[in-house]
Amino acid sequence: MNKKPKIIVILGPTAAGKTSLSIKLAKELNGEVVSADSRQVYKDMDLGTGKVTEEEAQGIPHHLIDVVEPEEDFNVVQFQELAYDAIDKILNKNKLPFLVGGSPFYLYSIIDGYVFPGVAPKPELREKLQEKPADELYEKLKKLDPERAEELEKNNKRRVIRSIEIAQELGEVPDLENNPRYNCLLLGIKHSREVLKKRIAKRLEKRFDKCMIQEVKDLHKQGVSWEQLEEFGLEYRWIARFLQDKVTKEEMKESLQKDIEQFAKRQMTWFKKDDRIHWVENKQEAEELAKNFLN
RNA sequence: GCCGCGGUAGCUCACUGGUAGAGCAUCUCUCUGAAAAAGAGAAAGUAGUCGGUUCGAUUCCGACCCGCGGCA
Repeated sequence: MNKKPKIIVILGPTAAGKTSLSIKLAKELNGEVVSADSRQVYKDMDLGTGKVTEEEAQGIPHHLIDVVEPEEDFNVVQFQELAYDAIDKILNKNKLPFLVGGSPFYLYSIIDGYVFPGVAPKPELREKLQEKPADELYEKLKKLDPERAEELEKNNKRRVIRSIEIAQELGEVPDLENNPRYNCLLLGIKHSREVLKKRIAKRLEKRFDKCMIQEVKDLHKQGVSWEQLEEFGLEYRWIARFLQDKVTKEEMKESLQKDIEQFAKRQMTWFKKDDRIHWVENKQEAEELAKNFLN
């Protein structure tokens, strides 16, 4: 018998319809939403990240949206702390937490309760190591922690650097450890490839109609560099390129559509191997599963 | 009509007289403090068509078809 507090997770690829389902269920089941989205945490990035509007939210409180400035760094661990906090507060009010989003790493940090090694990123170290060739970094890691090196691909500098960062402080990279805090019901929404592509296209069109380009212009005006916008990816990356005259409007739209499709596919590679997920077709199915789970 | 250039993987283009490669796209996968990130692997072509030369042609020659540019 699982005595952990129950929460409901709604996940799926981008443009699947998670927001609308979560609001319907939350209304039905006295819930509040905790967003698990690596971009919605940033203020002033609304259209491009598909944040809920006040109207859509219908009074359902949403957490983990607008928690940092776009210029600030943010990462899973910050997310995890804030999300644990938000979830616990909701539970304390005797309400039902809904963890809703499409950032798999963020989602699973809560679902599986990843225990991170407690070594904070060191930007200067990363910058320094970034300059070095992959071979050299890999050799360095091999000396520090051969076991970890074995698990990594030499060319994946980013991972190799993080492992060096950890191993330098702890002597080695600790084994993975999970400590899930909640009993999660996983509800997934998915569509055929064709349908999803159409949904992505339609949503993009809507976002452009709503002045998404202006949003990116404003971000840059308020001090977010082109490089940062590039890093944010997808709409921010492509609109930034367009605003710098690096691509035409047509190229921007085409590439963006394609990149979002690829993103959706990457999200699905996480989800499709997780057999805890109940794939639901509609609200009724979801509601039934949720009610059974809560009883 | 003439002259030139081109026609090779879905796209853009290499190479070579001994039956073909790259980048991007596609598909699959990895993922524990950058994750809308980072990395790995796989599949894919009767080389425009038809002839000729050759032991052997995608590569050389000819004709034709198609595209682009120039000249009339």
